[in-house]
Amino acid sequence: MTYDKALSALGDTTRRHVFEAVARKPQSVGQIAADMPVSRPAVSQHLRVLSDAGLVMCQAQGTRRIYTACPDGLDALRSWLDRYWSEVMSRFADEVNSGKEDA
Amino acid sequence: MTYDKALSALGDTTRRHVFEAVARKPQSVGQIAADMPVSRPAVSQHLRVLSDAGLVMCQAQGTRRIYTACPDGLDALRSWLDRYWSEVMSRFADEVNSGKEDA
DNA sequence: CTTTATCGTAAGTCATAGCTTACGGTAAGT
DNA sequence: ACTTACCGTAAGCTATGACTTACGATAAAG
Repeated sequence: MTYDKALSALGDTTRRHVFEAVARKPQSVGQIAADMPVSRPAVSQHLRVLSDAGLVMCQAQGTRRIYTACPDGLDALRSWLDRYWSEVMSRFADEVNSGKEDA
Repeated sequence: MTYDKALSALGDTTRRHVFEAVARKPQSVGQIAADMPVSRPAVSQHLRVLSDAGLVMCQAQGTRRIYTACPDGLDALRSWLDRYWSEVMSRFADEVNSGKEDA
C-alpha cells in the first residue's frame, strides 16, 4: 500500500518535474537544480520525498549523489491504476450499452 | 496534456478517497459525504477539482447529482505512466546487467 | 593540511489550499 | 403555494507544506 505515497509525491508539480528529470536521465542534485527554478536544497527535499515513496534511489559517487528512478513506486502506481481502470471501464461500457438500449 | 491535473487532483488523500468511492460505485454528493470525515461542501469542492481533471462526471437526477468516474483522466494518467514506466524499466535493466558484468 | 566542491538538514517565512459555516437556488413532495 | 431535500458557491480561517538562507559534514583536490 505505497501508491498513496507515490500519488502524494507526484501531486506537486515541481516535484513531479524533478522525478521526470531523473527518470529521463540519472543526475546529481546539482545538475537537477541547475535546470529548475528552485534552489538546490529544495530539490534535495523533493528527492527525499520521492525516495520515501520508492520513486527514486541514489548512489554515492564521490561527494556527489546520483539519483535514479526506481521501479518500485511506478509499480505500486501501476497496480493501483489498473485496478480502477478496469473497474471504471467496465462500468462505463455498461452505461453506454444501457443508454443505447434505452434509446 | 492533462495528466498533470489528474496527478495534482489525486495527490490529496481525501480527494483520492472521494474518487475511489465514486469509481467503486456512482453516488450522489450526500452519499459520498456520509462515508467521509469531511463536510458535504468539502466533497463538492473535491468533486469540482476531479471533474476539471477529467476524472469524474455528473448527471443530474432530480435534485440529486450522481457522480461517476470518467475514463478520460485515467487515460491520461495511464499514458503518462506507460511512458516513464518503459523508460525507467529499460534503464533499470541496463543497470542490473552492467552490474553483473562488472562483477 | 588546507581548500574546494557537493550535498543533507535545521530554522524560519509565507503562500497555498483544504475545511467549515452561511447562503442561495432548483426540483420534488404535500 | 409552501415546505423539504439536495446541492453549488462565497467568504473566511487555519494548517500544511514548499521555498529560502544558513550551517555542518564528507570527500576529492591542491
